[in-house]
Amino acid sequence: MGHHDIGAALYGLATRATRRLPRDMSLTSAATLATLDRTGPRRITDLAAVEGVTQPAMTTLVRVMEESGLVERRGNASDRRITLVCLTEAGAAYVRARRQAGVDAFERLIGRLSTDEIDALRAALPALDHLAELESQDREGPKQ
Amino acid sequence: MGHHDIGAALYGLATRATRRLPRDMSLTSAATLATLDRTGPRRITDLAAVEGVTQPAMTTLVRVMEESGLVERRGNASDRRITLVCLTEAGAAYVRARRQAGVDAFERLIGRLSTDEIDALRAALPALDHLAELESQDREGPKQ
DNA sequence: AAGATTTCCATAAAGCTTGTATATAAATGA
DNA sequence: TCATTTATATACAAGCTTTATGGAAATCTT
Repeated sequence: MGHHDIGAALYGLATRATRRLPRDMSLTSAATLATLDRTGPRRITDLAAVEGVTQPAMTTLVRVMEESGLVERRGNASDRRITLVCLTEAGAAYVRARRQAGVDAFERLIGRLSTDEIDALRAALPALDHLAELESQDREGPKQ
Repeated sequence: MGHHDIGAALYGLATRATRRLPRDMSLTSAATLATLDRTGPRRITDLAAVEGVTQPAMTTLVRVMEESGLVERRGNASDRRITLVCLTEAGAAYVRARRQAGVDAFERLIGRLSTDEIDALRAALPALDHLAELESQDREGPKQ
């Protein structure tokens, strides 16, 4: 308790940043590609749970991304019910490009801050990374 | 240039945070309500430009939010083409509740950081607020 | 001041995304 | 073997957004 001001600042920044993201793909699709990039091939049901959508929604989404050449499906010999979803090279390239665009946008804003402000942000870098890690854990941990 | 690490941390945090937002309303609707709360009544076309959607999309969205009692339409005596969209008390309450939930989620994560990390974040608070302000300016300035 | 142009909003039709309900195939357990 | 559970797919409906277009009001031009 008592970190309301910091929480408010981060929430405001995050919600505003969201509205600048490219609209060429749903946020769920982009997040799914990023998850595949970070953690490797996953099952459909797994991905649905991590991204917080239903399994049919993820099935449709994977089908569209497969048709776009961003992911591939692979069967599983030991359990033939399973479809493993794998990022293709094109998919990995898309993830990199989208991430780069988002990071660049932030960099441009940071460049307009004062030196002191930038120093303060840099000093807070471990905290920001730790927060991101905690976010991920909360979402990917409570599965399986 | 050269603030890539900070930009990457903020981008990662923002994209992850986005996936935790309530799904009871579209991100565009929620952002529109927040904009009305921050800046007061606005025209439809104005809102569409600020939120980065087309005017017909905003018209539909405003109609739905009006039916839900979150906003009101008001005519304009001096220019009868214009529809001013105003937040109702219920709309303002929704904005507050949604914001509170988002801030609380961040607060819980912050509570799991070390004392040093929290101190660093607090020292970076002016920078974070300034960044949020710059984001808003970029989106609301290039209109009119 | 009339007519043309522009501005502002609404409507219509279509596409994409997501959800609920359900079906099918494979694995597991009795 | 048969029942149950698990993993994915399909069908259908609902919501959001886009493009194209229409109508009303304001502004500009002469």
